Amino acid sequence: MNRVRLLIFNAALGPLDYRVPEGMAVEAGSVVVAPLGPRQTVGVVWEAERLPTAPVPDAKLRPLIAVLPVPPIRAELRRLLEWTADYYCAPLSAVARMVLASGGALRGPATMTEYRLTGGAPERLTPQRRAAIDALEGEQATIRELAGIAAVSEGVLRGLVNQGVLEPVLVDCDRPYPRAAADHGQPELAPAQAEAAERLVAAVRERRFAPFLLDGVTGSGKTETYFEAIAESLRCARQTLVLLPEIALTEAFLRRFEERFGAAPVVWHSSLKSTERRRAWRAIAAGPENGGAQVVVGARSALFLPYANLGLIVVDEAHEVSFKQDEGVRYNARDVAVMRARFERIPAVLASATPALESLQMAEAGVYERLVLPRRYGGAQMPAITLIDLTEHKPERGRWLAPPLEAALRERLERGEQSLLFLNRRGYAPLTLCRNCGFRFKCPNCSAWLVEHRLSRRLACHHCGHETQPPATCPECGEPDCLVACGPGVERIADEVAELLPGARIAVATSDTLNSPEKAAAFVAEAEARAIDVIVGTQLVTKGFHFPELTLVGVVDADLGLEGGDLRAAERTYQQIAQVAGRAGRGSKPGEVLVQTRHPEAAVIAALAAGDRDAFYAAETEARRHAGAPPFGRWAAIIVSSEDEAEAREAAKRIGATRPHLPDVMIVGPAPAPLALLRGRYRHRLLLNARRSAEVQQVIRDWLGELTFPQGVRVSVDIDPYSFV
DNA sequence: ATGAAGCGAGGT
DNA sequence: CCTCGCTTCATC
Repeated sequence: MNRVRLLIFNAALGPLDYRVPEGMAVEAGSVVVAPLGPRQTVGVVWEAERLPTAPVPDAKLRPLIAVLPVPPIRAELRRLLEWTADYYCAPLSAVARMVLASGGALRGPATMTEYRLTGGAPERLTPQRRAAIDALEGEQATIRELAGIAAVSEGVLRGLVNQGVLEPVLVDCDRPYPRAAADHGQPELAPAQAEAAERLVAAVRERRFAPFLLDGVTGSGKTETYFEAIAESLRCARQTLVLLPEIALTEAFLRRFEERFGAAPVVWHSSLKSTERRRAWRAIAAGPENGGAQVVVGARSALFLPYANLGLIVVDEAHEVSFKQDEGVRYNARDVAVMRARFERIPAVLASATPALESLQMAEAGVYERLVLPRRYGGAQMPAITLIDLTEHKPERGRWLAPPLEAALRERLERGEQSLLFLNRRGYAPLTLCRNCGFRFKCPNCSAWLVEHRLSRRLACHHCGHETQPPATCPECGEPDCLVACGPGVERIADEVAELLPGARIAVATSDTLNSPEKAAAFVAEAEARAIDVIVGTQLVTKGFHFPELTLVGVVDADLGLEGGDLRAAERTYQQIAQVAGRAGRGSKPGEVLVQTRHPEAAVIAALAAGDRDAFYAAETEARRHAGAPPFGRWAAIIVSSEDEAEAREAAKRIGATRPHLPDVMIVGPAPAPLALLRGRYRHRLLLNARRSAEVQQVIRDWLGELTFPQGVRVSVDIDPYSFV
């Protein structure tokens, strides 16, 4: 009897055995359809000895229905999935689901029907039709996706199809991508770049596991350096994966890529339309030949795609916290990237100007090879950083820019140079309260204030997406004209600049204003054409952008990130400010950075001002060693949540009551999580701090494996947590 | 997860 | 005696 074990894409279900019918060819990794009770399910054939389960007699086995027409998941990827599930205490099925993230790619026709506007008008123009036609200008997608974009029902769009306002377009999902050429553009590399590139190229050519830390100051040309490794991977007819932290960044990156290689790479991120997703998935699985994917540029989820022949992984801005996924499978793409490289036996390049302490430590231990680019490209100088002590230079009441920063902005405007103000707070004001009764606007689903967004006239929760219109009167006491905005957001800073510098052209750059690739590209084009004088932005503008005319960077509040007691607060503050400072003076003119702070004596701030990276890392290393924090010890969090407050508290208490008592693991809690209510779920948390010798994952599995919880309770484990929220 | 089966409460 | 809503159970 031909029996196989399947991994089913359902966390609640263990592995199940099936019979392979006569004449069906399956192997480990095959993606198959199997009967499951009265339904059907997709599963992956797995090595039975690697997925233990209670034995089931032959007589109970049902036959597989079909093998799907996609290449089998390769053993290297299967091992990575197992490692990820193990390390992050996540169900293997949940990890494996990320591989098949494009359901449509698995079967069905190779063509799909999309729709676009014809330019015609409907017979009757209802408000919803009007809204749809306005929203869908230039869009082409399936009816379902268009309905999402236009925020109307699919029925409205079907009506427009019947009226000939929308026309069907048949799209071939498997049409080939344009070819990238290794030697399309000739790079000019500085000696340090050439030297580093040579090391990378050799590792690609030899096809061996080799983790690199490409450590270069901002503007030193890290991208051009690893482009040489990509060129070598192309020459070897292998695929390359480049992980980027933000979609907003890709636009600038894609342009540089195209200049160097003559064709755009395949992009992968969560907001791809289903046809694009399907096309990319199939091209990645098909391999680099015959119009398949050669280079994939993607967000962290691109890490688990079924590359046919991967030859190189690059993680750009590798220190970025957004590589840490904080929902579902809580993995760190930077670390999993290195593991994938290990299983595939290929090089991995972590590129950063401000590496994570963990990465530096790995380099010091000799595990990663460190390649240093100490100087800016083309002779540009690193900007000078000056602190503005806000206790000494007080801004006026209701203002946030101190006189020295104001003077510097004015000076740049007069000289026709650009300035950038950095404040990591979206919207106009983080808190709105009633002057009369003290009422504060709170999110109904989260323990968080509602943030006023004046540009879009709404109060919004940044955690769950809840939005309301700001009312004219206080909802508590009914008093009119009594609502006051407290504290600054980027929109408010932009208003302040507009008042200080009438006539200055100001752009607000946040995920609200640059929420599509088109808008991001338009912003970059405007900034480069010097049509903007002052950019006010959140962390979105701290990285990747290269504006030669930008000579002043102002950090509005350097202390903001240090509040909240997060374990990585100091490191993140250092990285953010060093990165945003790196936007200044990248062209021929020198840059200046002014940092507003109330704590000029704090170690992070002092190290920034002195431009002394080593001093910061040395101090941070000591602090981490003292606290038993990574990389010297390990942290893990257990988060218990439920829509019912008492249920969540009870479950957390029960976990706490059954805690193991081990010499090398300290367990604190349970306690309400910092965001005790998030998206309508009450959350309690336990924290584990372990010595490096401890088998944290095994401890947690043994501990939680014994317990069962009511229906509505979710228990999730976060290994190496970043967000302590 | 998710459909099927089992079961008590309430209606006809 | 039937239907509705809810819990429990099994899925190879």
